[in-house]
Amino acid sequence: MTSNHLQAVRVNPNISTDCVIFGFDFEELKVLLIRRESPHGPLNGQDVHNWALPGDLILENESLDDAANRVLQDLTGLNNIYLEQFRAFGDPERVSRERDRAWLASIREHPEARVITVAYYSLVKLVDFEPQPHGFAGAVDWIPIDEVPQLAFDHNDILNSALDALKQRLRRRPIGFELLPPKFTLGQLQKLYESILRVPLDKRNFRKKMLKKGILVQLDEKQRGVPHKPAQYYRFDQERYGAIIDGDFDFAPAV
Amino acid sequence: MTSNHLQAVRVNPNISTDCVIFGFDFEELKVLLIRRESPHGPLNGQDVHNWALPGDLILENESLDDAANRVLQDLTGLNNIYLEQFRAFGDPERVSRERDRAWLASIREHPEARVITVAYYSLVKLVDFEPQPHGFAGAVDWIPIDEVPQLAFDHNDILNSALDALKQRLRRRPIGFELLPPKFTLGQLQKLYESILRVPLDKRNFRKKMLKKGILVQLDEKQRGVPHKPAQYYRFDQERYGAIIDGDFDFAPAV
DNA sequence: AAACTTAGTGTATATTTGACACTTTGACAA
DNA sequence: TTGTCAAAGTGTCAAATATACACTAAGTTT
Repeated sequence: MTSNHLQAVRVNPNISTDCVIFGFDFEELKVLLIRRESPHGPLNGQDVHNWALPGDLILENESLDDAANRVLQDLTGLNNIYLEQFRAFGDPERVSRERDRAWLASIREHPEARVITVAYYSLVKLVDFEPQPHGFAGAVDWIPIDEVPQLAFDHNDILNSALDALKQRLRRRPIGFELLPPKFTLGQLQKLYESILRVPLDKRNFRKKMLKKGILVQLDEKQRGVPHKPAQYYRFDQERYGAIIDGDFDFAPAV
Repeated sequence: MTSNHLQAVRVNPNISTDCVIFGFDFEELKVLLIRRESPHGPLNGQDVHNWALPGDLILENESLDDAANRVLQDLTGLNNIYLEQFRAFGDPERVSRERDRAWLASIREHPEARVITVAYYSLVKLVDFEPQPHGFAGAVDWIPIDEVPQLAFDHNDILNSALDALKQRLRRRPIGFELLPPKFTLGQLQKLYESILRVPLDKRNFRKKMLKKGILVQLDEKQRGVPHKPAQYYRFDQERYGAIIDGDFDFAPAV
């Protein structure tokens, strides 16, 4: 009871959250990484091993969802992002590799503790967010998916797993309007799908299908200043989208 | 280091696993529940509140997957079941409801500790398993999905979430042969799908689709002794099934 | 022998998918 | 001003898939 109060702002040494934040700039898919730094400055040694997903221990009195949001904000400054939990990772050895030890020793009260992590992902319009390093993040950067180096702990596994989850979600339901700028072109939307699914899609078929869903509204505005035929802008129809999501939208035929 | 060894068989007071085991007896979908019991005998008071999913704290040195399997075996005797992790539950208050306290106090070293749980589900052919109560499980029973009472902690939420996960999996890929008896009829298979998806399916269409997948092999055997036309038995074609699973079987068309 | 119960079967229609190539529009350079 | 470049935008046809739908067959029980 009393100890409960004392624990109110204490971390739980055994549980962390990690965030896989995908960003899309209409060119390629990127992921938000931080460079670890001890309180005494940059870690010496191979910089190449010091990239990680933003993540940290949870507090004793916060939910997993809250922890993920807090950690993300604490390390990168990003907030108000919808984070979706997709999996817990709990290999007993996941935080005990030699290359990760020095760092843990420099920031954790119990660096030897076993830690399981609950992983979240999100997809954001990259342009909205200028992440700023905070806390033990010496740097924060959007790294193209194809150029992700070896990461701390089991973070490469977590990233791959997040990519799978994102793909599956994209196939189940249209990416929500919350993930795209207020206006966008069908070409941009298609690129988004292609970047995530990693397959080329047929332009005509893609448009047909997308438009038929009835969740896109054509705006009275076109692209300007592009060195080619300017594209029509669209926006998501939030209401219709909600109706679809609530209903059994993606009743993929059984079997 | 040294303390690591001492911790080898110690539980982690903050992390548990819970198992949602679905069973199907060709009649209806059931779930495996245990009735909680303290070391000093049955809990007094309302029995109705003492049903729970099988679950317990993990050990310091075991993976989440291992923990789930061990816990399930320890409480019910079931083993060698493929368990699929689907979500972590981490509300800070999830184990602190009044009605759960007495029980925790009777079995836990740190009954006040905050606990997050990593939840798994599985689907088994009910007939194979005669669960036997062990440990703090005073009873173990298959309970029809529609008759599940109020459960301990947030276990009703976990169960509902597991049902969703199971539905989604069923829509993505055929239920593996590992989940059905060596031989079964198409009618039984259809009932399985209907129980899980909770929709009636058209017999002819269901058969057409299932057979076209090419993972069913017709056996030389029919039902015997049933008071109606006996049905043909089938079995899964394991090889073909593997090939399908490995490939991009369920490439649900994008969007 | 009749009644009962589930197994088993085919067709026609609508919908969805996927392949495929040319014209349009604006910016910019020559 | 004219030409070139780059992406936008557009329609058709064939194949596969989904869906709706009703009767006969084969055993068991009465």
